[in-house]
Amino acid sequence: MFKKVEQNRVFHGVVVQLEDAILNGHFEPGEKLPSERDLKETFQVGRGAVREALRVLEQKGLLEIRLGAHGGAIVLPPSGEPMLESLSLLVKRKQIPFKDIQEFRSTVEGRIASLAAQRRTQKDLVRLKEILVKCEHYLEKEYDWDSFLLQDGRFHQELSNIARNQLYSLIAKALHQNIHNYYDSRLQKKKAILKENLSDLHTIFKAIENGNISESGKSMSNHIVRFDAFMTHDQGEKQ
Amino acid sequence: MFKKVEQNRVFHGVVVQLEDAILNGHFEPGEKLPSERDLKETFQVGRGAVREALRVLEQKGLLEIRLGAHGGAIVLPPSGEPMLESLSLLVKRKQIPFKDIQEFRSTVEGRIASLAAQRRTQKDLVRLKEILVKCEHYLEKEYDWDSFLLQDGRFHQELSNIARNQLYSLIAKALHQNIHNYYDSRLQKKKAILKENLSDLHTIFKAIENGNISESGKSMSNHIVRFDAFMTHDQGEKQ
DNA sequence: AATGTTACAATGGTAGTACCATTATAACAT
DNA sequence: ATGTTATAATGGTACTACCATTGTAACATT
Repeated sequence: MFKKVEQNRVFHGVVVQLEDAILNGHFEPGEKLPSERDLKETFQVGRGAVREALRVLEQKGLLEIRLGAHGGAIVLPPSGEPMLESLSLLVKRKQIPFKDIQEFRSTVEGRIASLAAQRRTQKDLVRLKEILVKCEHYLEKEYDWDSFLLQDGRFHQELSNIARNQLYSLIAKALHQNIHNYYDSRLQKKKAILKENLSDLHTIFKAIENGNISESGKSMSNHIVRFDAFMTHDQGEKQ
Repeated sequence: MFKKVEQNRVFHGVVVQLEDAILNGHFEPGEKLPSERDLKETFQVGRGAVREALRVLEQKGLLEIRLGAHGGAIVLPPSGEPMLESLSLLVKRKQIPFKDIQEFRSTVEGRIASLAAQRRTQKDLVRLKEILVKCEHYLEKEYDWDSFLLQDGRFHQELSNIARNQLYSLIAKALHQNIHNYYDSRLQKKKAILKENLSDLHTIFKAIENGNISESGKSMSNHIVRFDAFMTHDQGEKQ
């Protein structure tokens, strides 16, 4: 019925005005806002208020503040970083069980694979294949766990690009980063795991190549579930 | 190879320490941090630095700052609000096309419906049915567009609870709120739309009641696609 | 000419002070 | 029992002064 009465906080007014200006394109990414001392004059407020406002906008991921002579508040291009950070924070506060993330991720990655099977071009397939070859390299020729996982990550990322949906890309990236925080501590670095992993990727690649939508989705989410299982079984069922 | 050199900013140190303290449970939700003047003494910094730190933590959704005699920085319980806000910001910056959100949402809601069909109890079904009855009421007995949509929203929310996955609930809520921003301006408030909507909900409910996993998922994502179509067709294809 | 050094100025970072605004509490008045 | 007022604690704001960082340009060195 009623709206919450806004507490008068000068810096908040500054935040809103600057945010609007950025959102309306008065400041493009890369551009610099006026100096704190100028803004203070413009808004007729204390410098502290300006600084608190800049701090908020910085935290929102709209600005980066640089020091020195030609420093100042520079508008950042849009990024998924803030979303990612707030998700991480929720996980850290144990608000979201690990298994919930796994379940969600397997669906999202599965759907990405399906969309990729639907929308891939020949060029896409070439790029994917290149990544697969590198995976093979780091498994067979020059065994390196971390390099393999790096390529594995690129495979997933490339897939989300092929799916042509930026929200999927963003969310997948956030989830992937979150999961990776657990890899080091919870995963035994056995070659057999990577071998199975690579075999999965091949299966997924073929399904995508053939444009088999349901098969690619299914094989991907199975892949995620199976790989995650290596973790949870290793160190127990906390959370 | 190298890590980014941290710029010395006193307030950042304060942020990290306070954040750690909260994350480690030294301050529970509802508890109050020491006053700005106390923190200033504790950390041996200026009051400005303390305030900037509190502003950041406030923006992160960890604190709420109250005015007055027994005011101060109060630790908030974990919430999805920050995630939701950063998603909204991305959309506002036109980084994410509207159709991407629709596509993503139909998948997520579909999956929620599937999980709900899998995990629903008798009590869950009763609560769902109650909401359906209210929807019917606001359509047939006391026609009210807004009240109907409110119940519709509750139906979806209840479904995400039944799915027993907090991440799904969170994401679905964020998406729903984002979509709703468009409803008012892009949707013709025709009774026929709600009628079709209610019919969909009945179909979904039955599938869930029967524990038909694939059918409930499919009918839900179809429902989302169809309902969203009313919007995009009304006012054009601008994202 | 190329390179290193220094001085300068613009800008953010920090501290401190003083005062205002808000609000819970308690004392007091009706 | 209710309303009013004084008080004190706390956040909000402004202002000042100074420090720290850094790009630029002038200068010095080789």
